Amino acid sequence: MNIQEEVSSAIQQAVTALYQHEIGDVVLQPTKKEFEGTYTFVTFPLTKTLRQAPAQIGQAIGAWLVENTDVVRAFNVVQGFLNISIADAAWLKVLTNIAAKPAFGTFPSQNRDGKPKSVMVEFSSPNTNKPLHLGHLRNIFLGDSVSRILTANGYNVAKTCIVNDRGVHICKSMLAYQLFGEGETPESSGMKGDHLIGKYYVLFDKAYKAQVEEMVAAGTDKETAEKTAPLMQQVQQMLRMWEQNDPETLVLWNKLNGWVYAGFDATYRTIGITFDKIYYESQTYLLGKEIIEAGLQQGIFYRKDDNSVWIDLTEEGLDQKLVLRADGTSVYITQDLGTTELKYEDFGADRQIWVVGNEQDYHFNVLFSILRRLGRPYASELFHLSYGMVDLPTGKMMSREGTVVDADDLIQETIDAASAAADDAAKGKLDEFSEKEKTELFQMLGLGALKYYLLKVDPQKRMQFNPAESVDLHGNTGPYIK
RNA sequence: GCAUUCGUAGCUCAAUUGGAUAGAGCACCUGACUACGGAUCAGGAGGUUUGGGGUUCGAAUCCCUACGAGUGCACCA
Repeated sequence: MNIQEEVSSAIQQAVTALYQHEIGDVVLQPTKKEFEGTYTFVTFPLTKTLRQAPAQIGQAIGAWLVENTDVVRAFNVVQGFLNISIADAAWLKVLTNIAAKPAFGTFPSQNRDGKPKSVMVEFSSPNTNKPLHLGHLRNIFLGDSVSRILTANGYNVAKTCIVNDRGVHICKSMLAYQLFGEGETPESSGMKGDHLIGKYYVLFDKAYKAQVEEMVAAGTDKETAEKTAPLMQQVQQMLRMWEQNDPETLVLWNKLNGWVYAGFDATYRTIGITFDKIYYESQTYLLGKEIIEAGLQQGIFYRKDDNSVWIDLTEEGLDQKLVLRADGTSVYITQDLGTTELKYEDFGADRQIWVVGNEQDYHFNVLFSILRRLGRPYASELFHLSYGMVDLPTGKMMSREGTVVDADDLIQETIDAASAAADDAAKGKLDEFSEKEKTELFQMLGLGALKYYLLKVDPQKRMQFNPAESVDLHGNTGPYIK
């Protein structure tokens, strides 16, 4: 029993002894620093049942505690707050206990059948058509942090990442590379693979917009122009080829994605992030259909006349939701149902956490509701760690307007700023360090600053990113606190 | 329109989840140091917690309402 529990039960005994009254659980809170004491017991709630003024109750209980226990040394009462000071002997006991436990601060693996509880945390989840940006960094640091916290709390944590490596957006980069690439490679261009592909994604968008504008100028209305522009048709064609496993398309797809992965890996390495398992959507996007079939049999889903399959979630305050198209193909939610099941099977994960932006709040509500309806054993242990977008002082980040803050650039800038500031502050004291040691030091300082800056705001809220402040070494920043 | 998240000092954020006098940093003001309109140190000012109602011993926190901002409401992912 720890001190807090001892005091709590002592208070219960005190109330019984003094007032012949049984009270429920006693909640203690740490005493505010401007008052004497360690723990505080609030007596206001007792005034009704005990029919006495709050301060009086405090006095009575406090006196009883000093008299009858050896944990409590002294007390004082301010209105309805009973501040309790703990005896030195009791602290001594706590300290010796801590000293005897080498793993103090971490909790032992806990669980029902002796095995540690396992939890899966999914984060980062990038697309393979452009490099990581500031938003990803908030996501990644959040995911990494909860993983560490859970590990310290005795969970067996599996960090996963699901890569969105297929679809129209990927085909856009692929097509642009095919048309304008002229065999350029990361080596020949000296660019990181993910940045190189990002360049072609932007190039596609430019060429496509120009084409649409041209058509509009020639008299086509905007909507049809967007749909029928030759470049868009070529992209659709490429997607069909990919789905039919066309060898040539797959070779290109593999080559470009490979460059992007190499780029991502470099970034992850710099910031010290690793994953236990990476899922690829190209391998999971067909999952989930069996679950729908099974659910149909149980009457959880229903089929409309046009053969599409739906679920009615109006009881949960949500809408009717399509889970299978009329042609039998799956949608986003179908795929997520399948992937969740797959992750459960792969890791036996009792719990799953998704670190995903708050624009997907509704999607996860629906996903969890469906899994509950299906009676999946893990359905009550799913959590969407939702976080707000990151704004710049100039406004929102927009990839179209080119106002995104690139992750690699940002990391480099932060490290540079750290090195400049550290050099300045140390005034030559760093000379005794080797170049390698210095680089490591600056990297540590810079990344620490960046992490702290992105994590100090409540995840739920939108936050504003101020480049100058993020690399500042004073004030409420990582380096200063260190 | 419906759903959902949010609104705290001039700015960016806290507040141990319903507790005591709502706290930090930046910016600002005063003083010290001084070859500086810089750096550092000491101090100060700054608030009807968006407005209004309610719940209770007690509300920034819970409920209702108005206003303001973000996001979502695809047979895209």
